[in-house]
Amino acid sequence: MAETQQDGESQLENQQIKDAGLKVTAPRVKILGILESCGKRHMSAEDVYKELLSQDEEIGLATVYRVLTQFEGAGLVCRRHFEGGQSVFELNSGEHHDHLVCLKCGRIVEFVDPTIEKRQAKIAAENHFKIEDHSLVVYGICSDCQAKG
Amino acid sequence: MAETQQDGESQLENQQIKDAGLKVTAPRVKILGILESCGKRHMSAEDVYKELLSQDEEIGLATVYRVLTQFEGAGLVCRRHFEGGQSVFELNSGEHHDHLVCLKCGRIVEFVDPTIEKRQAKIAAENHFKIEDHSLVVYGICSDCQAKG
DNA sequence: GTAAAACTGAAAATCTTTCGCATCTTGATC
DNA sequence: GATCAAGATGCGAAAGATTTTCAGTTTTAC
Repeated sequence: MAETQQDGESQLENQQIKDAGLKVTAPRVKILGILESCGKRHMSAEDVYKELLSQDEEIGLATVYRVLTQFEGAGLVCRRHFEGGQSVFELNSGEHHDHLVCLKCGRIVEFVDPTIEKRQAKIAAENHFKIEDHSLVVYGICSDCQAKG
Repeated sequence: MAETQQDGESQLENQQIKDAGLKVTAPRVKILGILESCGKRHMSAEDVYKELLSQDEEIGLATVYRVLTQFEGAGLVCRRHFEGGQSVFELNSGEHHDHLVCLKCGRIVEFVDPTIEKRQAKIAAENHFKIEDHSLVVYGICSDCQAKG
């Protein structure tokens, strides 16, 4: 029973979850839906959990972590460890990108820079490393926060 | 009493600690000594604590964290958050550098790349961010681990 | 429909790091 | 040297983030 509302959007999510090799369950559909429609591109597990609560969903925080971790393993989302305790998750847009993070307001700007990518590849090669991944985060103060003093 | 052995090296450490504006205490001298002579450039608080234990020093883990945090504040060491739970600390060599980390054996190679630094500055400027700091970590498999399969 | 495999919620457990507090040291001063 | 206030330390407890355990539930393939 409890047939989760099967509107158009959910259908898409269902497919993404299936393609990831996971069973289609209410928590997964709901969490993926939140990541896709919530506006914030970077959410902590706690953020997702709170959003679920505000939608009166009875999904535990442990499940949120489990689902996000599975999504990560399936390549649906990326986990980032910025400064400050918790990790944040973002939908995997397919192409890798780096981040500019405001230390005051937490604002996050994404960017891609081919020159940097190339240099990284070069450096890895020089050291005989096979690159698997990389993380570049530039911390600073955004214009708004600079203005506010 | 308990005059900590005042050999040549300790004298240097004492001065560094004094210069940092901290009182010269046994735990601080000992911890700084370990960081300087331990061979590993990147140590977690736990690593330092274990090394202390193996030297029969009665220094608590809380103190290790406190001292490392103070050293960080004083600019003597840098704290890094790589993948995997704990932070690692390294002596501040003065010039900023980035890291290449082997996902299998944990080996760490440091590097500096002016081109990347410049691009970062440019990107920050384009987005009207005032850079405070940055963290670039390239994860991969080192040659040894590639060889081992 | 049925059953096996996978999933879930809630609580408990882990892990890393910090805090509270009573006690002890350091460093400046007599 | 002896004295003393400020600052440190050790220990256990606490905190915060994330994971595991476990018993009950749901999904999916047949």
